[in-house]
Amino acid sequence: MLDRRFVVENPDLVEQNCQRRGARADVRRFVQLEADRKSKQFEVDELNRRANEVSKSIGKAKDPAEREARKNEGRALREQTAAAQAELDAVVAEADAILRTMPNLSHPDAPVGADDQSNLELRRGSAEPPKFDFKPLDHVELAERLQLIDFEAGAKVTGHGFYFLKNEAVLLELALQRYALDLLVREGFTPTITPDLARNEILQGTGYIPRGPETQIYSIAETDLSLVATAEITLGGLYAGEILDAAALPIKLCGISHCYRTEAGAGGRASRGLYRVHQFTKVEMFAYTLPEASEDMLNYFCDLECQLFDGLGIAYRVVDTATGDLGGPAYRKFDLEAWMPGRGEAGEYGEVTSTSNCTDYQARRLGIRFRTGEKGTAFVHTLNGTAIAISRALITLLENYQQPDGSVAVPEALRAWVGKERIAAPGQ
RNA sequence: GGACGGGUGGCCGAGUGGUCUAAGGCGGCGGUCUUGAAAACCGCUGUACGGGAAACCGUACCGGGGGUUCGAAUCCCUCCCCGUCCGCCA
Repeated sequence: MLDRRFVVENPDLVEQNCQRRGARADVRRFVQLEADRKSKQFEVDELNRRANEVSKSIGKAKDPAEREARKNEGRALREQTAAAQAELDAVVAEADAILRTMPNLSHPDAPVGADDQSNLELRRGSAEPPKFDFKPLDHVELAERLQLIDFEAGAKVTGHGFYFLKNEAVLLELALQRYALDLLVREGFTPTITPDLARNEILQGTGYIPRGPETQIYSIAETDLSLVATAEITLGGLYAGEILDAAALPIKLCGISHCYRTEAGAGGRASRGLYRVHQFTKVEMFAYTLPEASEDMLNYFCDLECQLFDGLGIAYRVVDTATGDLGGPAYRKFDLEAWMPGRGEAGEYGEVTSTSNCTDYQARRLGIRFRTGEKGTAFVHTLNGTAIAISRALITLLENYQQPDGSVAVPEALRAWVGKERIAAPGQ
């Protein structure tokens, strides 16, 4: 969330930012509520002070009648205090509710626009989209012919949007994990496998909304737990409430988790096959940095994502995400869109990774700070980035590496882990 | 899952209803002494919000939430976490 004082001091700027990002937040109301909060807090403090004085005088009083009189006085004061406190709580609750709807500020260079139509292409990868002298199949068809993914079984056992990976698809999943991890460990990331569930307060701290009609999150009945949508949630929660040693920053972590998404409201649009599923595995990068270091870290994350897809020989483009498409916590976001020959009429780019600089937006909510000199603390910056989202990476591999005979070549970079050069249909 | 014991400042740890404005120690900062350092000694040393030019003052915070009371770190309820033992289990 934003710094409440910053909002009060810069209402016009915040309002403009909300508008650019398509967020409806009543900034004026918030400013008014903050003023109310201040005066109400003063009132509560004053009542508490008087009540405390009375309580102390009772401890010293000897005369029983005097004590009784003072007790009554104290009781009356405490009742007034409770009433004022209730009013204060109501003001705070309303102000907080508005504050939570305010997205992070936006990087001045982020393209302004309502949706992904305004995304700005920054660069392309080293590989070219493949040229086929046959009609390429999409990954659903390929996976069926090669017996790699069983969507029908997933639907029967669990529901639409679930699937069984089988045979070489399993080897590809594990190979992709190892491939990503190899690079990240070389780059000094601490590898982790995180819980797949997290407390709702951690979800909220990272900017996810655990319950409600529009939630993308599966929650566990009769608990305060939810299935995570990404290891960003668990890695962000890792240091919640802690004060980090500035000398230890940046902290670079990568986490493997399963990711669960309800995809509420996504029905019908481009939801064929693996592109939009309710469960997938992801290797996620995460960093805690000093404020002045987060911009470089974002570029670094983006470079690593490019390295991974260049290494796989997949064509992609990098886009600077438009303000209206940023999501709440991101200050700036770069997406990698990889070439998917089976998507659309004659192939399309589809999002495969995403990296965001969330500045102090998550850290403020999660209470993650570092020491600044002798006294004082400041909030760290947090960043996240996809190393490999397995399901979408599988789409790109199957569709880009398909051969005229219906088999799929295994990219050089993965062969050691897959253990073969080519995935062929059974009996072929 | 059950029983018992715990959760207190950056860290360790005392504290069973009012002088807690949280003892004591460690660490940190400043000073005295010293050629310098160490040791010793003296002083300072939590966070947030509000008031004030400042010194300083007020309020809240002892795992989270709720309750009892004029008054709660302390008593009660509840949840979370840690430890020990038991049960179950890949």
